[in-house]
Amino acid sequence: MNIKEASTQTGVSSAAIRYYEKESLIPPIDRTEVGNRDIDERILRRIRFVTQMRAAGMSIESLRRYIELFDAQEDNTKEQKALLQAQLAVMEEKRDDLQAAIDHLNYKLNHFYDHMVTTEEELRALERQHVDKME
Amino acid sequence: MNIKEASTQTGVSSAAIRYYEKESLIPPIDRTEVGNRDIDERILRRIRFVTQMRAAGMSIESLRRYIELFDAQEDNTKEQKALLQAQLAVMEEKRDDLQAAIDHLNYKLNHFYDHMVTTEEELRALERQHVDKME
DNA sequence: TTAAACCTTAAAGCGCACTTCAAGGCAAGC
DNA sequence: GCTTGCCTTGAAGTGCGCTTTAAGGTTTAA
Repeated sequence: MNIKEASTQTGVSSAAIRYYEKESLIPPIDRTEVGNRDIDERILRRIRFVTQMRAAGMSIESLRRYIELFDAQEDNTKEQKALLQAQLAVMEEKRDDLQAAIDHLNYKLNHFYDHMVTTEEELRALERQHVDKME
Repeated sequence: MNIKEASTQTGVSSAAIRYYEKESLIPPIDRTEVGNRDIDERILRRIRFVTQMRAAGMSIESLRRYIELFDAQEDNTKEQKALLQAQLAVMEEKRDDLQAAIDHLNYKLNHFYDHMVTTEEELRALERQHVDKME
């Protein structure tokens, strides 16, 4: 499979695939006789893994170190587990921050519906809410 | 409160606070007689709101448009609700992507413990797993 | 044989979100 | 009066993660 096809299959641009290879986020890719990249399923899966971790907010540098450790021949099980757990902790915190922001926006959205209620108390609460609408 | 104190309280650098004001992510800040910023609780809350949304992955530009709409005098309730819902959808998708990546890493972490099991079948499964350790 | 459509590399360019710098002002303490 | 420590502004610089460009090679099809 050429790089164009791999790009289509993964949604990652050809240039980005080359960039990932250069940065060692994916293993060295086999070449055809004339020097063109010949991408197989294994590489595709790696590209998708990189995409997923990038989308999860992992930097190129972290990802490179992470992959380096996992690709190493030596048995780094302990370090690998520690790294996995550290990365998990980072991502879980990120997820929780995101959830907090979602809750915040949901709270604001729910308070829009107050415009439909009419008791005195609710109108006063609404007024207070309106002033601080952004917070 | 001067900008240094506001920076300490929010964990946002003085330069970033100035930048946020320039980009209209926070309202124009009152000045003392000599022209120094005098930051109050309302501004602090805004800075924290901006920080939270930034951490949730919202761009400066999106945030600026969002805040512009919410600060407007006219009653943009419909547009505001639509914007809130759109932003919520983006963030929920982001959260789900993050969760998928977390699940992926957890799966890998759990498979490390297979190194302690010993039945033939499990060893064969482990072998297959080992080859694709990165995926 | 020439154009189209793919590929290669190295290097330069770009947008974002700040950070840092330069040049200067004000207020307090020695 | 001078140093310290805060502040101001505008402009330039920075790091990341690609994208684009330039210059060229190969293959296919008309």
